[in-house]
Amino acid sequence: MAAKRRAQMVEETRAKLIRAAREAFSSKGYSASSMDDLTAAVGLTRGALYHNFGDKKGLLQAVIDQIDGEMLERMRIAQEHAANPWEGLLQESVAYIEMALEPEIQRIMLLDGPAVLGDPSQWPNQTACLRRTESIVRELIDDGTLKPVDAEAAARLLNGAALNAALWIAAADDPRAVLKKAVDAFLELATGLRR
Amino acid sequence: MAAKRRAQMVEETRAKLIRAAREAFSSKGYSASSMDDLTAAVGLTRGALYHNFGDKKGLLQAVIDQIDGEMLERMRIAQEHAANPWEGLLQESVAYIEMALEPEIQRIMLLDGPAVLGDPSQWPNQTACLRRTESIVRELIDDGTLKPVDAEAAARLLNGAALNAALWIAAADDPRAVLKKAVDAFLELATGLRR
DNA sequence: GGTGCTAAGATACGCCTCGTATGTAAACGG
DNA sequence: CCGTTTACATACGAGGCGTATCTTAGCACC
Repeated sequence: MAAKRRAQMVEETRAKLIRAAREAFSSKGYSASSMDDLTAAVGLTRGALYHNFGDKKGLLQAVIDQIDGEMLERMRIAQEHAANPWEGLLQESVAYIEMALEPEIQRIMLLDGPAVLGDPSQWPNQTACLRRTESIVRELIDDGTLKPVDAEAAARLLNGAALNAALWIAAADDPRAVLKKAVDAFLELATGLRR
Repeated sequence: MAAKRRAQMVEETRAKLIRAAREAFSSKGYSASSMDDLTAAVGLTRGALYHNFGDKKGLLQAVIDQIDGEMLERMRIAQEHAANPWEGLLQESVAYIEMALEPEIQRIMLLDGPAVLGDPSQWPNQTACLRRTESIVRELIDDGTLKPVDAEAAARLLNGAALNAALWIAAADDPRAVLKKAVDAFLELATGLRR
């Protein structure tokens, strides 16, 4: 029972630390999170942390990678449920807005992440999110649905608009009402790309 | 000569500290900037800082207020030089993109600011920037140029798209080429709001 | 099965930074 | 001219990060 495989033990401690970090980073923010407290919360010390992740930034990076994977998956699902590619693009953006409403994603992915690790477009997975959108845009340009704009530029702008909408909504008194306004305006705006 | 008025002396030290902070924050980032070094660089100590700004965040807030004022002014100028309100709206957004290319604005206003002080829409001046855009949008809706969308939502989305475009451009290998792509796509996207 | 080796994690240390509490000297008001 | 307030400096304590060292437990190989 106590005789677990080594690799498995390591994976467990890494998972424990990442879980604790998600909790601490999203509630207190990155810089206010003490690594001493964080590790102690799961029965470890900073030794384990520095051994596994190198430094505090390394832990944040690991957390971001994990959340990024989850976001990508949710966007994929949203797009798959749409009737056609154009709807898929819109649904994906709406999903993005909704995710950005969650405090954890907002704090870690949208606020602390970029500030600590630099521009988000450098992150491999964030790029993956974007590449999804971009490839759909390209597809829609090819089949004549969209104007022949630069696909990457269009994807960036759409994501940017969605992201800012999300930050706005999250800070609003009545998120529901604001969400509706934002989505409505977003759908209108997006038609600017249609041929 | 040395007999200056007190208020003037205070204004000078505040200006010195803000100038040093703009330099330090934009080059090293907020958290990596030591208040000891920063104050020593202009011949003061942390005493002056904590007396004038309360704490490190207070200094950042002062820096942000100053930069915000400059940004607002530049957007105002860009919009005034346009032939008509619709062009004014576009020019203002382009000016925003161009400003966001500057490392100082990017680092302080777009990365560290939101992370340290919270959502930008809480900042009084950032709201002022937005209010400008919003009032123009409202005007254009009233005169029938734009679709009857929610003015604030539209303003947010436009600013968000512009902001993300700027971050993209800044990280690009060939900023000039990318700037052109982004502006082109932005102008197309914005037409989605036209009636 | 025993043994040398490697790696995971704990413990201990020093450095830096922030915020505050206290001190001091100069400017203001009467 | 003098008490008071204000602006800033100095001194102090508390964390927090990163690293260097130490211990223990698993693994490979004989």
